[in-house]
Amino acid sequence: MDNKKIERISKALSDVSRIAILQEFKKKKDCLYCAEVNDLLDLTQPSVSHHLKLLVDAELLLPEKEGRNLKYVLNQQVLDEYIASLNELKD
Amino acid sequence: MDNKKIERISKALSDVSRIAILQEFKKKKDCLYCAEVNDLLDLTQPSVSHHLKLLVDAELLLPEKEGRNLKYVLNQQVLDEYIASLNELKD
DNA sequence: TTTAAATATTCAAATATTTCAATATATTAA
DNA sequence: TTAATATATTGAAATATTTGAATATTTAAA
Repeated sequence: MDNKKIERISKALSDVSRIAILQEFKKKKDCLYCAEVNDLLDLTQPSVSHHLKLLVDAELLLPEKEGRNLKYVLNQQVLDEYIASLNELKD
Repeated sequence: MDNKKIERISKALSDVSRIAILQEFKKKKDCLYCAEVNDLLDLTQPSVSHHLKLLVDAELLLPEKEGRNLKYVLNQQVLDEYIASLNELKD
């Protein structure tokens, strides 16, 4: 993973709202709906949409359209690659 | 590790200059001098000082005064704790 | 086809980050 | 003690991020 990608993922992870979104996947198993994220955070819908966009742009979340709803799944592969890059920092 | 700490470390990691600093530890073994970081980056000394401060504030780097020089070591424990927090995101 | 619901976009304001010039501080050398 | 070296701080400009109000788009329901 190149440094620009590490930077982008780190930026995606550097906000407590976005961290909370990612943590919600542990509770909700496999997938999370956009509407659930709106309920989870104490922010307006456009703000939540913005945060989700950053997570999708970083490829930490994979969006799946389901009618007029939007479902997200955690991209474990990208998360693993990011973690592997961090592990490489340790001699 | 609480979410504010995860946020702080993520922020510290979300800049290519700071990522480059951390990666330099692999080459330079165990420690890195402040002056070496100034040479490494194409930035002025105050900018480098600022980046190093963010890494120290996030506790990713531990500073050690050596006369009028400053030596940094990588805090592997904090890095491990951060990685462990990220691993927890995966179900 | 009109209406309602879910999500995205645009714009602007508030705040944060990055960078550098200038300067300050701390420590060693002369 | 004075001068030089290493690092930190301050202040300001440029840029980026966060947030919400207003509005647009997309899709399903009536």
